[in-house]
Amino acid sequence: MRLLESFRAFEPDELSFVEGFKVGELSVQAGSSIFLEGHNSPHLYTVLDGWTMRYKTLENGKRQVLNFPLRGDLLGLQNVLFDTMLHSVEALTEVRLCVFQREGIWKLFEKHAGLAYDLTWMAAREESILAETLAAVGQMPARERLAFAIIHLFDRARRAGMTKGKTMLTPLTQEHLADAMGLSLVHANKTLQKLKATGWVAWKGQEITLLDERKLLELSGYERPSNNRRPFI
Amino acid sequence: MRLLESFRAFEPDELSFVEGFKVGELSVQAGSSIFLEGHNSPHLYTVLDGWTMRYKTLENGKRQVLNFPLRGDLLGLQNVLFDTMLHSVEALTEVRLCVFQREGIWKLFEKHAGLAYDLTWMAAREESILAETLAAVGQMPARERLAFAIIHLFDRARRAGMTKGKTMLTPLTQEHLADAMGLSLVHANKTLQKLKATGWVAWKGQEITLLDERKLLELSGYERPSNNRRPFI
DNA sequence: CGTTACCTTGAATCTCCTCAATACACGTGG
DNA sequence: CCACGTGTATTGAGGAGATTCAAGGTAACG
Repeated sequence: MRLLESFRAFEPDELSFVEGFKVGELSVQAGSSIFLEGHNSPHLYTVLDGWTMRYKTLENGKRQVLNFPLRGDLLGLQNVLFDTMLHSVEALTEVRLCVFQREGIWKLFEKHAGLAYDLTWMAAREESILAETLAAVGQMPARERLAFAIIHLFDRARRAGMTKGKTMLTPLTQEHLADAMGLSLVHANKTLQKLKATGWVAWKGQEITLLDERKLLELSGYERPSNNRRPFI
Repeated sequence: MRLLESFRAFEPDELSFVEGFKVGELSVQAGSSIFLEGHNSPHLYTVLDGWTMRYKTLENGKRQVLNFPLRGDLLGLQNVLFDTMLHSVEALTEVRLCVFQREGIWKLFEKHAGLAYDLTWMAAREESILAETLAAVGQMPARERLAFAIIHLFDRARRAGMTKGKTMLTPLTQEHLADAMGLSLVHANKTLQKLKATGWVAWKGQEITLLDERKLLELSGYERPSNNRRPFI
């Protein structure tokens, strides 16, 4: 229930600080916005539960999905650092958020180096994930891209404890996937069908099943990152 | 000559810390590697002078250029935070680097909240730049993508004081641009010619000139970010 | 039942890619 | 000084991959 809790145990003083930093909890309906590109908000959130989507809207009307933050992920750091969100965030399911006051960030840096380090670590991790996605979108054909997206998604969901064996439940539509991987909806659909035909992955309704994870990994060129937090000191 | 100097004036104690943190300077030849994907190094750098390129190599042999760090940019943060570089960095010209000891980062977080904040800010900025690039690569056609790349490049060079009026010198080849924007070399070439034919931009040899920056901006959908650092209270 | 959201399909088209060759500039060694 | 190699830019041709348009189909929901 606490900032970054998923990465390491807190020191007692950190724990009490985080509890003070925390303003409360917020429940957001599926489909509503959490942040809007170009705007700002007095808050910083972490996801406690549910599916969210970070995306940018372009002038030509298209949409690029950046990723799908899950439990433990930070939302709105740009808010704090830049005073403006450079992308939007939307709830894809009902989402529970842990709310922090953005002003608290100063004290966090001044008094809790360990937490500040965690924050930097998370920002850098986001960057590296985007880099990987960019490489996939820029350099891989549709089949590989979609395999990458599915594997990546599943991996993150697994870390968040949202999978059961080889299957997971998601609110994602093919359009979400297409917008995330820079494909048109139609082409994503046709390519997904071919992927399903290999028997390596099944996607029916809300349920995605990895029938042959190894093959998918191979296809996607995805190397599972060791996302375990490196302890401070 | 100092970490982040381009963003704000240092406090006296910060200045002395940074000078202690600094190990020395390093000159790297054009064409040589500064970091190699999958490896690590005891150092963290900032670019003092010259052109560099961050890139990932894929299994299919293709290369995705992430960006072209210039003076003031940080290299190797992943080194410190993840113990491994997830991308490579190469010198495109002779490059002068300011070298820091990665262990010093702990003390930085513990003793110099302002500098820690700067570090986080830089990591978050990298993330937002990648997000913008991803949106361009994922959702824009070739002409717009290249316009975006050129404008973006010019803008960063200008901030680094590497432009003269409407022109800049770069060591970049069309292949670099192509790999950065997810295009084949041939297609990038043909599209660049069309761009040049508009008269909005000229690129001859090492020299890029923005003849009509406004038109290019329009075409690329690029909004010049206010990259001025927000002071740490 | 009708509406809505999502998935699926087919057809026509175009963007973009690969292959393959050529051109050009530059530096090097003979 | 010239031949040659190397790296970069340019061209043309042909084809694969992706897009758009336009319809249906299906399941869920009120």
